[in-house]
Amino acid sequence: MITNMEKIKTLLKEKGIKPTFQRLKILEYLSNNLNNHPTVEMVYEKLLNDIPTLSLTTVYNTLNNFLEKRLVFGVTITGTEVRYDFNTDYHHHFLCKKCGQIIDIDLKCAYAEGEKSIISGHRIDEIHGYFKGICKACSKNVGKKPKSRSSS
Amino acid sequence: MITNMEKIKTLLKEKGIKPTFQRLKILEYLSNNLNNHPTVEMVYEKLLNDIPTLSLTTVYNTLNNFLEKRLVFGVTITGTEVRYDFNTDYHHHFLCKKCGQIIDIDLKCAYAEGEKSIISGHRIDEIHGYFKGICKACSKNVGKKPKSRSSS
DNA sequence: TTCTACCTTGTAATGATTGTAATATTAGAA
DNA sequence: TTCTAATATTACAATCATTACAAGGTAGAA
Ligand SMILES: [Mn+2]
Ligand SMILES: [Mn+2]
Ligand SMILES: [Zn+2]
Ligand SMILES: [Zn+2]
Repeated sequence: MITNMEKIKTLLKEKGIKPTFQRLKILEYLSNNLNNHPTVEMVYEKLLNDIPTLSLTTVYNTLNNFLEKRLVFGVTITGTEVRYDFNTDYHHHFLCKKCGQIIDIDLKCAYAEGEKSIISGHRIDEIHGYFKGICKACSKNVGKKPKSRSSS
Repeated sequence: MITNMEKIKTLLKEKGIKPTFQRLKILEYLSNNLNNHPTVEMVYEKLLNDIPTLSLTTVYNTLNNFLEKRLVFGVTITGTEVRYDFNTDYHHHFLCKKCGQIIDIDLKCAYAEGEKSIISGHRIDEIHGYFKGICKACSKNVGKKPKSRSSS
């Protein structure tokens, strides 16, 4: 992914953010993990391999910087920590209460698609649609215990 | 609100929760603060007047109990703490980034109204619609700063 | 090179929430 | 009523994500 790195660098410059090594690697990681919706800790742990001197504070500072510049989107569906999303197009999220997976959801709805920028007189800057329940895969496995004498 | 207290007691019994004094007062407080969306701390501080021995742990335990029994709804729009909502009908929330107020939002949309219990094969148990921006009142006051012409 | 602005880092502090163990209250049996 | 087991409340410690702070590092302008 060498060409990709150039795109990442351009993205940072466009937002007026100095493309330091740490910032490049963090944004690259997010761009390669679109459906993980990683936590700060996940970003930190993974990048420690490439950057052994990396500080957790830097990851926090950098991600907050990205959030302010709207380079990434913060997903707070779990309620306990921020998950980061490189995909800033309007889309929503589903959290499986069983396996913890966060899945992208695309809805056909004027509000969901962010077409309304004013609601009841309030100026809307961000829309978060959070759905919680049991995912498709976990639903199928109801009652299926590890061993099991499965299917016909 | 003496008659109201009987309704509160009935609500608890219906959910199989023993109507202890603490629980009654906590649920009563929430029912009287439908548009505050109070924090644990707010509930605790306010009730300390009536119950000087009240423990913060009890407030946490009780509210978690109410959440499990779906007697109240947890709103995590701020990302830093849970706000409690006695109103469990499907409705959504707006957070003003300037004044911090949380305002109820009613949308006309199949998803927003919770009519779809399955989306993309996932079973939906909870829907949270969070809108963030600048509220009507704060929008009007743009530029109307007391004295100074401060920066950001 | 030297200066200056900005980055990165390590560590301490904060704040919301949970865990734990002791004490108190309650409902039901005797 | 009295006793007893189950449940509730309390005080306090621990956890975890996040922020604050202070010190050292880096790159480019002059
Ligand atoms: Mn996403
Ligand atoms: Mn509400
Ligand atoms: Zn699942
Ligand atoms: Zn406002």
